[in-house]
Amino acid sequence: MLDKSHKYVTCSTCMSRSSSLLVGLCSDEVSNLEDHKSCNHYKKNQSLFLEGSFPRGVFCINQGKIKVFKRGDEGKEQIIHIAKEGEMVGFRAMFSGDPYNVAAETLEESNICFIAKDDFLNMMDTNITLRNGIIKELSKELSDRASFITNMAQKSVRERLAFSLILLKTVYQPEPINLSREDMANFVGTATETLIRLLKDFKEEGIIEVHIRKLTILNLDRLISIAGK
Amino acid sequence: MLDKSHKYVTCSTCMSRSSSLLVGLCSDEVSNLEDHKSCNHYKKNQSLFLEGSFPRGVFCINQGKIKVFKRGDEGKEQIIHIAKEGEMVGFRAMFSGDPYNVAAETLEESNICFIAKDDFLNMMDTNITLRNGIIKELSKELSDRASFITNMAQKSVRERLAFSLILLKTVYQPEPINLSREDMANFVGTATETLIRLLKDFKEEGIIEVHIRKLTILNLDRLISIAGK
DNA sequence: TTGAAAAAATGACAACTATCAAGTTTTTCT
DNA sequence: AGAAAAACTTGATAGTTGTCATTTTTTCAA
Repeated sequence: MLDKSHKYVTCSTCMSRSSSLLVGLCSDEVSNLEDHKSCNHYKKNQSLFLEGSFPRGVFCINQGKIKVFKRGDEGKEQIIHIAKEGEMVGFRAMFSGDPYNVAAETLEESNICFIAKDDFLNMMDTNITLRNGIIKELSKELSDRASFITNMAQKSVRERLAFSLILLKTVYQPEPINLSREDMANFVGTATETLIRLLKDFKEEGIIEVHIRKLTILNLDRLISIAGK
Repeated sequence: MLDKSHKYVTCSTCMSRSSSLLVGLCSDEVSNLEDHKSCNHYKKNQSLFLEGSFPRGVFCINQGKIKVFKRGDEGKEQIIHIAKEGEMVGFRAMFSGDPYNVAAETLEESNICFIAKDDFLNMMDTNITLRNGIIKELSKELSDRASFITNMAQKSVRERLAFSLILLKTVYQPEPINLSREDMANFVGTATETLIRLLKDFKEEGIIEVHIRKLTILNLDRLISIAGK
């Protein structure tokens, strides 16, 4: 399933880098990066960093999916974002000097490289493209989160589920969505039982199809109309 | 009430700048800024920018309060942030190249300066302190919004109201909180009627005091314990 | 100052959603 | 492979919260 499990990924040949913020590096920078970064294999449900700890660098996802989440008062997770191949995780808190406000954990077996804080900040100082890319990325996420907040406040769980499934489709494609019911509930922002009931409704309405735990969207248009704008 | 109504504010003497991201400018930069920026007086409920429009620059609040909000499907506003003196508004979308995802409107009479996009970006290119300040600010807000999302998903309206009142206190102090019930509901993320009922509860519990529309917090500790962590 | 409009407040009610409890299926580990 | 644990599913129920209708208070401008 994950054929690169034990391979050490080099930045120059990394397919994920070509769709990442690090696409604009020159060959000198790439080779410098290769000298300094490390590369690790993670099993499912392994932690990248914890809420409250201090950032020591940036995680580059070469392969796999990561949930970024925050725990509420009673310990329940709220998933803020699900990151996939090509995305970088954990750089936000590095700039603010504060400890992480969120935690990150693998959702499946993953290959993830690590770039130390100083190396990354140096790169950002010298590479304008990278710097602008980061600023742009931060702004985009800010915008996404404004929408997230509004959806949370104003949409019903059914609408949010439709919305979430559309998002999850883009994260998992071309594979079916493969997420535990609990994680899915924590992404939608509802109780696991409620999520399961609503999935059942969608099944009965012919909108989705589920095999064991893998979920396929059959009628995307319908989902879009349920989700609202 | 607002004695500077018609005065043109100069950056060199602007009290709000001293607590803003622009505090680190050298005197050359300040005088350059003064040559290029404009300064306007806004009445209550005037729009700074609309969702969907393209950013042309940055708004610097010299005096007054601004709500930053997004409209949901049915047109109901969700207030994402309330900005006050010293804060800058509208720079996020400038970096992403996208249209505004949120709108901004004055909550009271305000003095607000405007710095054109190019002037601001030039300043950011040359001034490292400013640039780092912006990146830090973006990261901080990202972190705030992760908490906001989690609160929305997991806290009851009563808890969110307590949480919101604590925030609003810091925005309005030393004045009492002065916000319409509808705006307050749109900040908490609830129906206006529900908000009014919960305010009544807080009044009866001796936690707050209301005169006409102005709200004073009598028992902050209690609010903190209701809001949860 | 006064009347109209907007905002705030109250009541009644329905419904969405969380919680608790119990059963079933799937996964994991030896 | 088989047992134990974890994940998933279903049912029953209660409470929070939104909606609609109506009244009261406040604001604003003629």
